[in-house]
Amino acid sequence: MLAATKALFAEGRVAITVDAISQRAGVGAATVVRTFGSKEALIDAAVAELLEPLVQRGRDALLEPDAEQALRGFLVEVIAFQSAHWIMGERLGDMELPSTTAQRAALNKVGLDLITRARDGGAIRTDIDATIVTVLISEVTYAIARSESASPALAENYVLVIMDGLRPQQDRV
Amino acid sequence: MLAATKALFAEGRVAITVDAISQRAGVGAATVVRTFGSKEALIDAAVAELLEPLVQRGRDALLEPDAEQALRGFLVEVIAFQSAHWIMGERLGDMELPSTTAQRAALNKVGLDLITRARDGGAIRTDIDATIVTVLISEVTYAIARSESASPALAENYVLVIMDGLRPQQDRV
Amino acid sequence: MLAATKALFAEGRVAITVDAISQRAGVGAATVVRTFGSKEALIDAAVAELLEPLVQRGRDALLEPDAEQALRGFLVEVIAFQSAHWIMGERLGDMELPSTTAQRAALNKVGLDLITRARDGGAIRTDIDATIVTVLISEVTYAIARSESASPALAENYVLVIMDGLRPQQDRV
Amino acid sequence: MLAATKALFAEGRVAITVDAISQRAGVGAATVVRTFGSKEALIDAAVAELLEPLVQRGRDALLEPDAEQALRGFLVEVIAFQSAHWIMGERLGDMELPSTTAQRAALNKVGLDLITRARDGGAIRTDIDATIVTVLISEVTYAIARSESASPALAENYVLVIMDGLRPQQDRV
DNA sequence: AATGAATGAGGGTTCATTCAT
DNA sequence: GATGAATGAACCCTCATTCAT
Repeated sequence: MLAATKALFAEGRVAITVDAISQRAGVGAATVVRTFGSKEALIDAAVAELLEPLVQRGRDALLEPDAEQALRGFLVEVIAFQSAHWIMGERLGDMELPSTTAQRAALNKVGLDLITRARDGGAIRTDIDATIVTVLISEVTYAIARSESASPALAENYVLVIMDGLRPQQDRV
Repeated sequence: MLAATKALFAEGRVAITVDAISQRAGVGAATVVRTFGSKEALIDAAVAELLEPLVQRGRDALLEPDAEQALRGFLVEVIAFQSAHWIMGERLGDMELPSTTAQRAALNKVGLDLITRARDGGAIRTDIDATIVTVLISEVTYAIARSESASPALAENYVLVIMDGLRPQQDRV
Repeated sequence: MLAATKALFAEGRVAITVDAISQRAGVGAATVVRTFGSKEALIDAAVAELLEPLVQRGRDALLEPDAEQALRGFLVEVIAFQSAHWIMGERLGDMELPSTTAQRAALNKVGLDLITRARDGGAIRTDIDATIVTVLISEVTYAIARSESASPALAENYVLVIMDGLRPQQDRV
Repeated sequence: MLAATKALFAEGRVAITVDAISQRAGVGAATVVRTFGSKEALIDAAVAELLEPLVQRGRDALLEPDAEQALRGFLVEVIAFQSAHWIMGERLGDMELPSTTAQRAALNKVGLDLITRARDGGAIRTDIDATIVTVLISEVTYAIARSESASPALAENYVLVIMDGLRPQQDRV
């Protein structure tokens, strides 16, 4: 049921209706609403669950010794996730999703921590606001998934550019 | 009518309904459908018109002498546009939009041309696929607009990072 | 449409659904909602329209010379109405009906005016609160309609008792 | 369970659902339906139980020496009951309630007996049909409970008027 | 015997589209 | 040619009832 919803998101299904979810889950439509109280609550729970391992991944990255490498790996992970779930960005516009919002905040926080740590370690330039990470970890890669030439390599190239751009400028000639 | 639709997108209105458009345009709802054949056709035309000046901006940039500066300016422009029209990314998911698709292709092409010219001029690294520009000029900045700390400075910082990341690596120590 | 709703009330139909109304009115169900904004608004308008002639009847009664006779005639009218529309009392419980509420207030007011005038003229006892009329003109006759022995005569007998009971006690031996 | 249903009626709860009843009774929702066969059967049993003491009260009144006083006391009791359970009148419309119907008949009968006895004793006028009592003891006081100026005094005033109206006309000047 | 979980039928509402005027 | 009015399809949601546990 939560799994069904997550699957629909992962498959990029555009019509995330209660009927679609219930049919996928093999249950009645009313069960979905009754179990979670409303469609919004179900979506909220499903998306929050989807984001959870990503947040965990970020926290694990904070424990890795190489701060720059940790940040890079995290960004690749985030982008891969976004590529696989870009439909989310299209269907969550006008919903109230407290759990998802909280999870997003957690994701932003761990991203900030990662970039801050990398900056403190001298791997990241200090002349730009660290909140740039908000952009980097959010729906940033929407286009990657939609692009006709979408590929994992593209995502990795993107991170490569980002990381090189984030390096301190005194590294340059 | 097209202007009304564009205005609704620019204002970030969530409910882009035929009624909302017709009311804004000061015409009957039926006129909208009859004139364009369907809501999709209207949206298609409006979005294509919205993208058109952006494509033109890219073509102008191709005529500027400094290739790197031209690319940078173009990216800033694109991001500013996306920030102002992020709602588009949320409401166009399941529609068939041929004109928009064509305009997007044109935007991608001019972006590719810009990055290729900058690369040929030695301002851009050659070790990554130029199609990365697809990512850079597309819905990349969705998060900038939605971010609580959204600001023009954030967008410019993003471009700064991108551009620095795009520089040839031999520039580095 | 309003007429259809009023007809359903008059017929004592228990299921006052949008579908029933629309079918009765010979229009689509969506038309009902669109025209009035919501089912509640339609019910509100219909009930208010139903009460309106009753209020007017009361105002006319205020102009009649014989105050006691005027009150008596009004009560009979009210009871006849209630008998014919008792279903209203069952289906309006949890709705917000501003127009209906206003109309009910007007009905109470004109009832109060009638009883006050009759009292000032000496036809009605002064030892009881005039607000008793609220009871007399409201859903008072619900039972008359439901009673197996329901008849117009029963209603008139009821008014007879009420009016005699309302007479000043000094009339008695 | 029956007590829970009665409590909900007494509290004027608008949503008399099976879930509400079962939760109040501390049992599963399925138990309610299985025990009574259907929601209707439960409501029927509960309402019949609610009416039972009222019928008993009427039978006791038949044993009181003063017929007029007995009728008056009974009417007050009935009205107090109706005031406390007016919600019943709104939620029982389309149900088949055999026990309740029987209990209502019993209530009508005892009411008729009371008024007949009072009439035979000369305390009540003979020029009107005794079935008027059906009106007097039924949902007559729905409005009392709903009226903004609802008060026990209002109910008592109502009975006062009724009883005075019921007196033989030869008592009058 | 009791129940949590499931559900089908039915409710009100929205909206892109059609059509008579 | 333009439109207000109408509508069917689809949506989310409620609730009395059923059934495997």
